[in-house]
Amino acid sequence: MEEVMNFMMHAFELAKNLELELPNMANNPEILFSSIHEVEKAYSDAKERVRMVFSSSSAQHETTTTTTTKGFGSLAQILSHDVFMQKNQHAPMGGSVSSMHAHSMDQSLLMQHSFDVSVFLENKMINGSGDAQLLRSKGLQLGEVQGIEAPPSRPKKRKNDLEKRTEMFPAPQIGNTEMPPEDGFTWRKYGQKEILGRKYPRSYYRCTHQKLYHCPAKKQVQRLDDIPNIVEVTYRGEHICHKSLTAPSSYPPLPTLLANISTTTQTTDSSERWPLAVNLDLGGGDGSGGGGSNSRFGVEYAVADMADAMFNSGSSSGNSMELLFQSSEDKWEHDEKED
DNA sequence: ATAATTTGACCCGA
DNA sequence: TCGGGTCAAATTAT
Repeated sequence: MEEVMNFMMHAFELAKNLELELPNMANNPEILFSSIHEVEKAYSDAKERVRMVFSSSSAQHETTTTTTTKGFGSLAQILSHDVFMQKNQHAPMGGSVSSMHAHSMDQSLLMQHSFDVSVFLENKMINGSGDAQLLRSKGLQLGEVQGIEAPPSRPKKRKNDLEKRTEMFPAPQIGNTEMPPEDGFTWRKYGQKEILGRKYPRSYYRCTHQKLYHCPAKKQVQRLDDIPNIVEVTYRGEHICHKSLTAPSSYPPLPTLLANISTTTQTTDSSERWPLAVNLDLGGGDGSGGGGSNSRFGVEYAVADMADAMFNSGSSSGNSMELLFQSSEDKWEHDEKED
């Protein structure tokens, strides 16, 4: 339970930071978005932790997640609302975001809208009675969402018995390929398909560690027809593996990021570091240029990592998450060798 | 050599 | 039967 608290503290910190830095980032929707996303993920992680604790202590009904998520959802809603209200009060985003020039207004509106929508994690709404309808409209059945159980007869192939939620992300434009937005996990593409009535193909990803840890997490990435700069990411299943065994952690907390962005401090020790680079050229150029393919919102992950490290080290919470993760990571690495 | 991606085929639910 | 989701062999990248 202690680690849950750490996760919660982290989330609170992020939310607090976001609030504090709101005026500074009001004219930078991308970083703003990133920051909100960070908060969102922090709460999501905390939720996941709670669930793990809960499920390990007693195999009871999973409806607890509903409560947790509702709290998270409303917070995110509030955040997104406030944040975008704030944004609208300020001058529209700087002119450096060339990829958004034509639709800048539409997009920001859409981002606002989508973010609000995204907090309605579909699977969390099955509590009420009217939710079945919603689920059905989403192509899910109640039974499917309740839990993940092995199909009695056919162990093979799909069966969307996984939770499903959709989020919108600004799509980094690398040529005309869609770069799935980074979310701190590593994904492996296993399919792509043309979808009827959709202009762009849908890509299917699953957790890289699916095989090793039987991580059920999957996601679909679908570029929107009318606004290709936005991708709709549908997540299914929750990660049971540790975040980023090989990938960078989630977005840097913005204040930390801003604080560090000017200082090219080298990161502390780590077995895995990304090239230290800061790229503040937000979508500048015509996209396809030679950009860091992994950069998002104009900030390379090195910064994310750096910020992460700073955050952890600076955090007042006694045993940092690094400690928490250390052991499990080692364990996993160990397992990996055994496999 | 190993890992990731691509892509046509296959499976399953509606 | 059709469309979406997944598999898996071939291909490409690291």
